[in-house]
Amino acid sequence: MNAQAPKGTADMLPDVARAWEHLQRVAQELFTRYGYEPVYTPLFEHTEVFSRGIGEATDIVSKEMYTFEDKGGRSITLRPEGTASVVRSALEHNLTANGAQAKLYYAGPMFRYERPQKGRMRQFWQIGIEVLGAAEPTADAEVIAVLWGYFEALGLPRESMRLLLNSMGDDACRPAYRDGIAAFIRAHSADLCDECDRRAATNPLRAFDCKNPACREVMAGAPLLRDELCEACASHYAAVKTHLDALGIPYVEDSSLVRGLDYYTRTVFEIQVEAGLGSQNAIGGGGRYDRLMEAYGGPATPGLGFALGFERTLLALEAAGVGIPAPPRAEVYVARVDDTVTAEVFGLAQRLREAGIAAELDHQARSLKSQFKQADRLGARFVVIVGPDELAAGEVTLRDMGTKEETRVALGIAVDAVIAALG
RNA sequence: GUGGGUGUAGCUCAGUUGGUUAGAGCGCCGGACUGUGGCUCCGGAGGCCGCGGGUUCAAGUCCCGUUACCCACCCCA
Repeated sequence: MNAQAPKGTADMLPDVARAWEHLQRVAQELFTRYGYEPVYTPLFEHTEVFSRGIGEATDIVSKEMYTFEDKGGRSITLRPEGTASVVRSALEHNLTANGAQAKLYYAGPMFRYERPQKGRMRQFWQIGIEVLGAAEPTADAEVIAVLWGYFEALGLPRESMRLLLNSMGDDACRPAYRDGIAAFIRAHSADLCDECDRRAATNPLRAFDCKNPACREVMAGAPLLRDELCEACASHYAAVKTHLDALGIPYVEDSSLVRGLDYYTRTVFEIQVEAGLGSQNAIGGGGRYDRLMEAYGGPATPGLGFALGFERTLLALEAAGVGIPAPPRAEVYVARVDDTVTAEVFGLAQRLREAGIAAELDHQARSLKSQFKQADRLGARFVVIVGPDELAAGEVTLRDMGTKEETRVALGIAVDAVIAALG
């Protein structure tokens, strides 16, 4: 058989898995401090959850989903992102009934059928938070502060991060602007690439994203939504910026920041890093989605959140020279001089473990010398040597691997001696 | 979906104009006064040279195909 993991997936071996757990631990600690609670939603949903939530015309829905029919004839899709599921779940369980607010966070794998490249996998992990029921601009600033604070908490220098901010307007001002851009594109179609030309009909705002230099030049002359926001959106956007300023979080307004998911309204943001990511330089992003709950047939409920990618965050940390803490695999190694003392060695290791100490021993009948090498490799600060000589006196030898100092202690109090030695 | 690059020991890579038993470093295992680590020295194990065809007296080296990975476009976290 083929022992390779499927294209776009990767095994997370201990070093990476440890980093994964670290990312989740830091998230848990920080998000909890901001009042967010954990939520786990299914890894797959009815396809409709994504097609209606994210938008039929988006790339994600139109060509990147893992969709299949289950044995009951239902159309099922592996989740390509987290927000749609969380909002669906909040609606199902009435988490925002009677004006209640829900603050949730999640972490787990997402699935998109794309060509893999640096920082882009078919199964990739995201951590995200969602606030449902909060319309005030302080919520926008809080969500952005959590994202920013998370990367800082991991040790990413703030100079290496760039926060992009924009407003996409709402139902009151976006449609008119959208039509205006479509008209603008049609008027300049001769100077734009075919793709952008087509965008006039499908998703005109995406033309701002085009990397084609000619298109960029043309679009630079297009009217900005920022200048055509309705009064409510304009004041909301201004308030968000004021709150960010107060928090001392630096941001860059970028009118070309247009999220590719249909559900976004008003505030959108993204954090990019320059080093380590290749062309996939966004490590986290999100925005407000005030109409999403309604799209599912629920009551009008404002909402917003962000998602960040594990793989990319790790690449960014690596590029910034930030290490992932790796605790020693063993604090104490119990060495066996010969096989007459096996029972005592195994018993002592077990008692150390029960006392809360990371203890390791040999299971391969290795020589004493190689047991020491192993102890060294595992980072053990002490080695307890158990041999016939010691046992004859009812004792064991405790060796400090740093100072090479050896002391004899009674077998009966060996655990206490180790605890005392470890301090 | 489109384009470019690369596939040789566990890892990172060498392999000369095709020529005999395919190499190095790191890692791993063992040894250097028969119960002791990190340094040094010595030794050892480990390779369908991605896979399948072809050219040739001879292919890791050339040609074709295929597959996997990487990178970019695109899109997004």
